[in-house]
Amino acid sequence: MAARGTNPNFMNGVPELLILRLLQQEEMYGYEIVQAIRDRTDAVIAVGEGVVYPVLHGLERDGALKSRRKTVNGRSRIYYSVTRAGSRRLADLSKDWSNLMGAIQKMLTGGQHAQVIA
Amino acid sequence: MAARGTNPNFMNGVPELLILRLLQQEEMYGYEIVQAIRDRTDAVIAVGEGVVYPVLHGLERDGALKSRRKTVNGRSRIYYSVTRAGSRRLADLSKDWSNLMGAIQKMLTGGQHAQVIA
DNA sequence: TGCGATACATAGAACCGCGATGTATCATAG
DNA sequence: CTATGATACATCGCGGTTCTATGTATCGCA
Repeated sequence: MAARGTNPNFMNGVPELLILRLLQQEEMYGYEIVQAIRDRTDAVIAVGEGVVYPVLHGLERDGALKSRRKTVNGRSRIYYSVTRAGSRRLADLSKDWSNLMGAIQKMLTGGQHAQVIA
Repeated sequence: MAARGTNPNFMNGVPELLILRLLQQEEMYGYEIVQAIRDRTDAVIAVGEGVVYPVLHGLERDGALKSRRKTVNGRSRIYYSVTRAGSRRLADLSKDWSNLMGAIQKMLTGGQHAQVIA
């Protein structure tokens, strides 16, 4: 889906990260994901359907997700869940994010020069 | 430089954030910034000159930075420092980043549903 | 019957970071 | 003394991602 270089291509893939995380916790469908992200972040993050669906399709194409149709209350939904490959992908992305966050945090809170204490 | 919407367009502007932060601490020149970011983040983040210089130019154009030429050891450098407007900009970006980080962290570490404890 | 919410989907535009490339000077190694 | 690498600036085009807008269709409710 993306070619990551030294940096995790800078900070892209946050929607992907959040979506994988949600789906790892429980099976969900696209429209639900859009609202879940909005709700659980108190609207700090709000991704549209135009963001979520393409990511979903891409992840399934890459074998990170698997889907199944299900009709609930006369509404046809496509539920997605994480495959083993998807789980690995989530782990990698989480690690990248963690590193990145740590690095930025160090720069934002660090004093004049971030010198090695040891 | 960018039109921010509901999300800070998503997570872009990290180089801008880091550059403003560095320059708020001390006057620096472009080439130095490239290395400072690489060094102080233990190479977790590595932005090239092709990233730094355009950001520098943009910020100066927006009045967030001011520059002065200075020749050191027979080398001509352009030192940048933060203006009052730049300081405000840094404060805003820092806040945005903080919110975003908090939101993502909540999603990554939160249990099934992130419910309000209070 | 009409509007809003639900549910999927795609396309075009905008944007940003990245690598490549170019110029020029200095120090140092060979 | 010459060549290479580090210093220092600058710009351009590619690629990839997110965003907004738009489209279709169904359901429930007023």
